[in-house]
Amino acid sequence: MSSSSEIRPTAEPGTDTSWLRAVADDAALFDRSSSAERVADVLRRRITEGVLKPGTQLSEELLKEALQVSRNTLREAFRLLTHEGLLVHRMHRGVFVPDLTEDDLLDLYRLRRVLECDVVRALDGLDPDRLEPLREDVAAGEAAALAEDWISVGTANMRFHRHLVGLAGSTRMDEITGRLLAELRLLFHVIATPRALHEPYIARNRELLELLEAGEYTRAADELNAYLLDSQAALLAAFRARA
Amino acid sequence: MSSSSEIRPTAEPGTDTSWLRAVADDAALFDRSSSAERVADVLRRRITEGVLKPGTQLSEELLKEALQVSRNTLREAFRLLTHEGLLVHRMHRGVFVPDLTEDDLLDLYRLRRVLECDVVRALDGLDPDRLEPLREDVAAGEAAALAEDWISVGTANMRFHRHLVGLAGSTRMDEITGRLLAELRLLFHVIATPRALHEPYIARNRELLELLEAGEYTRAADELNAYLLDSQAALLAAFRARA
DNA sequence: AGGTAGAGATTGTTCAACAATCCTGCAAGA
DNA sequence: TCTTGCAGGATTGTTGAACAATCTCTACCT
Repeated sequence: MSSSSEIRPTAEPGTDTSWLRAVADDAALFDRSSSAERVADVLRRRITEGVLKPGTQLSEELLKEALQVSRNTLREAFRLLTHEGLLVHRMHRGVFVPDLTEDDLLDLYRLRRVLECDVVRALDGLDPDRLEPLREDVAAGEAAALAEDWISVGTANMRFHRHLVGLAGSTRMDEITGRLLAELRLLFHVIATPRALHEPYIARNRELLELLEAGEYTRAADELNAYLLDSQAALLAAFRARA
Repeated sequence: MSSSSEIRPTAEPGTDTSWLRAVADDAALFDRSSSAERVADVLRRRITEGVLKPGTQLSEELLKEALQVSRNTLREAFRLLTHEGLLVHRMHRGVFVPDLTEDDLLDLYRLRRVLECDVVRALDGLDPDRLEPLREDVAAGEAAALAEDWISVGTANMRFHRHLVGLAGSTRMDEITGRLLAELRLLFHVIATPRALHEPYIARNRELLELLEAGEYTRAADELNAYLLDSQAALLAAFRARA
C-alpha cells in the first residue's frame, strides 16, 4: 500500500483500480437477495430439470404452501421466469410451463445461428486467455461423456455456448442467449434419448475451440453454422418422433 | 349458414376453419386488459416521449397517488418496463429511468445490425404484399418531414424498422427488436437537435424499400448495414457533444 | 475535515379481503 | 343429439394496510 511496497503494478499508489472489476463481479453474489429470486431459482431448476413438464399449471395456492412465501412474492417469481421464457402467463388462468412447438424450435435455432456466428466472426484480436472458460466447458463435457452422464454433457454444452457468446462482451447478447438456451432446455425434455442428442457435439465443441485457438474465426463461424444446423435437424427429427 | 347458402368456399359446410386464424389474431386486442399493463402503457409513453428524463426516480408513493392504483400493481408495471429496458431497478433504492452510456449505444447498434441485416438477407421469396406496412411507414416519415415534425419522423422510422424485422416472422426477433428500439429512444432524448439525427434517414428508408421491392436482398442488406453504421456514428458524435 | 450514529424516508415482504374471471357440470330448448 | 344458458366453485386480479429491512441525509463528535 505505502511507497515502501516492493511490487507496484501501477505508477501511483492507490490509483490501481484493476481489482475493482473483480470485486464488482462478486457483488452480484450477495446482492442476489430478494425472496422472489430465490423462489425463481427453485422453480427454474425444477423446470429445466424436467420435473415440471410442459403444459402443467403452477397453482398459486399450492406453491404458496409448498414454498412458504406470500402470494405476491410468488407472483413476482412467476414474472421473472415468464421473462426468461420458462413460464407463460395466461390472463385470469394462471401460469404454465410452455409447450414449445416446431416453430419455436426453428425460431430459437435461427436466432442462435445469427447471434453465435456473428460473435465468432467478430472475434478478431481476441486475447487467448479469454478462451479459458471454453476450455473448461469442453473438458467438463468430455469428462461427463466418459461417465455417461448425459444431462451433465448437456449443461456443459450450454455453458460452452453461453461463454462463447460472452466473448463478445455484449450484455444484451448475454441476456438473450441466456433466455434462448433456457427455452431450448424445455425442448430437450420431450426427447427420450438424451445421449443421441448431445454426444455428437462434444467432439465438435473441441473442434470449434481449436479453430478459435488458431484464430481461424471465419472457418470457425462456418463450422458453427453447420453445427447448429445439424443440431437443429437432429432435435427436429427427435421432436417429430416423440410419443 | 344453411345448405341454401349460395356461396360455399369449401366442399363441406361448416368445415371451413380458415377464418379462425383471423379471429384468433384479433383476440389479442381485447385480451390486453390488466391494470398493470395499462399503467405500464402510460409510463412507457412518458418515458419514450422524454418527459421522464434519464436518471429520474419513479417514486412508488407519488405514482400511486397520481395513477390511482395500488402499490403492488404499480410495482408490477415497473417490472414490465424493467424487462423492456425502459427502467432500471436498484435494490432497496427504487426504479429509475436508465442513463445509457456509449457502450450501450454501441451494443444496441451492433445487435440491430446483426438482426436486421440477417432478416433482410433471408427474405428470399417474399410476398410483395407484405411490404405494405413498410411503404406506409416510409410515406408517413416523408409527410412528417415536410411538416418538420421531427419526432414523428423518428417514430415513423422506428415503425419502419420494426416492420422490417417483422417480415422474418420470428416472435422472438420481434420482441428483441421492440426492446432495442425502446432503449434507443432513451438515447435520442439526450440529443438536442432531432432534425439532424432523423432527416438523413428518411431518404435512405425509401432507397432501402426500393431495393426490397426489386428483390435485391443482398444489396439491401449491405445498404442497411452501412445505414446503421452511419446512424450509429452520427448518434455517437451527438452523444459525445452533449451538454 | 472526516467519520459516526441516529432519524426519516423509501422500498421489500407479507397478509387478508374482495372483485373479476374462468372452468365445470347440469338443465332447458331446438 | 347437439347446442345454449345458467348457476356453482375455484382461481386469479387488485387493493389496502402493516411491519421489516435498507438507504439517505443530517447533526454530532473526535
